[in-house]
Amino acid sequence: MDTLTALGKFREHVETYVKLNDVEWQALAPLLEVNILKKKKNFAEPGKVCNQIGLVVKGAVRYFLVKNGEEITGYFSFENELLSSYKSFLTRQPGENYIQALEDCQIVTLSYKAMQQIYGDVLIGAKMERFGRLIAEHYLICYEDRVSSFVTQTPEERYNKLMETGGDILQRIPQHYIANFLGITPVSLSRIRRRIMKISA
Amino acid sequence: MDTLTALGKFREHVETYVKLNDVEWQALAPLLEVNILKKKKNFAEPGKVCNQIGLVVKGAVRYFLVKNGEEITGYFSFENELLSSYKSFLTRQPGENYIQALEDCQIVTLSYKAMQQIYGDVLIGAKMERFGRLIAEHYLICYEDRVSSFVTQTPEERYNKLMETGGDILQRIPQHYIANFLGITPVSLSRIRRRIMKISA
DNA sequence: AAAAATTCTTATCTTTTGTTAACGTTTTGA
DNA sequence: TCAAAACGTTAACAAAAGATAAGAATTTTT
Repeated sequence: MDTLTALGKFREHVETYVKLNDVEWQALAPLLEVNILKKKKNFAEPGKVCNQIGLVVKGAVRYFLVKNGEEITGYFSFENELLSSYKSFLTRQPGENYIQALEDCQIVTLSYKAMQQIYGDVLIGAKMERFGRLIAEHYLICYEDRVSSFVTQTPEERYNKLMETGGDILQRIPQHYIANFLGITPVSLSRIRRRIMKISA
Repeated sequence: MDTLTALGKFREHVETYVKLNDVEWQALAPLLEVNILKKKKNFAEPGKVCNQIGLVVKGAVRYFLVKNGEEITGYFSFENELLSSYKSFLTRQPGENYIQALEDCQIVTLSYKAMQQIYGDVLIGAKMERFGRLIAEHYLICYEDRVSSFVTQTPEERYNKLMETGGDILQRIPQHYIANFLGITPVSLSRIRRRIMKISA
């Protein structure tokens, strides 16, 4: 995908939250970068401050951390979704997890420095401040739902829900990552799948 | 606590995120209300849109929903913490959970209407927009950590963590609510506690 | 093309959790 | 104050999940 199209995707994404006129977009666009992240390469690493927020324009990434020598996957981002070690990005403290490309990715990034600069911009600051609020609110709701699913649902119910609403996650992502995402082991997910197969058969 | 002191608590809370001068505070204060919420009374209910965000000035509340005829507790708010069915508040859709006073509470509230009005205010709008962003970011980080705890920790590890960092939660909140909060049954939590007792004895 | 690594399933065994019920204690409310 | 409700622990059993290992199928790498 060429740079201009990629930037356009970023504009589209911003505009799902706040409308921009062309002048405002001209103020924002120069601060963006379009990057390639090859499969297995890291966008963020534990111990390092995450200095970018990004929009996945093409590809998919996986969030994970290493515990007892094992990788535990907590999240994914796909096309037209933001990615960032957001806590690290916001707090300016070293992050705890990797963000790694599952496929070759194209990512439009905005640096923390540019983000702060733009919050203070007379022309577009207020709108970006609102954008910042709305994306935080958006992801807050996502996390709220996810916490609720852990408290109120069994692993099997969570998996069923993911089949209904997860889009192409189940096709694109290796199953043992999905298991982590659901808070269970890969072996356990395999058993759940078998239980479901038997019931529906 | 008298009204003025309660309002002062609200100002203090806002000022942990953005500083306000007296003029700005005079624009904000008239939009606030100080309410009493008696024990067992609901601040929010499923099926109703949550029209207020509130600051707990005194007391504590519990978030729960009813599933299969049973109450499942997902969260709490204590003194100097915000409370709201935030998803419902933001999306203007009916909420799914109760927010109920665990003790007699004093709560400073700000309505959705007032919040939108203040976002558009020339004098203080930009600052409140930033406040809205920062609290969303703050709670986003809280939820992110909580999701992470479900994915990477066992119930026993979550309980140990809560003992270390949970402040007076364990003293103030009935244990079966804590169990829900940790994503397990009350019986299971009782067993975990016994295991820990034996080990440390 | 062959070797290595990854992925998923299945089996076995152990541990943990869920479920239900009983019991004593404490708290609540009429 | 007295009965009812709520709370925490324990027990017994069933269900589910974790740990480990083996094996087949697929994908990746060399």
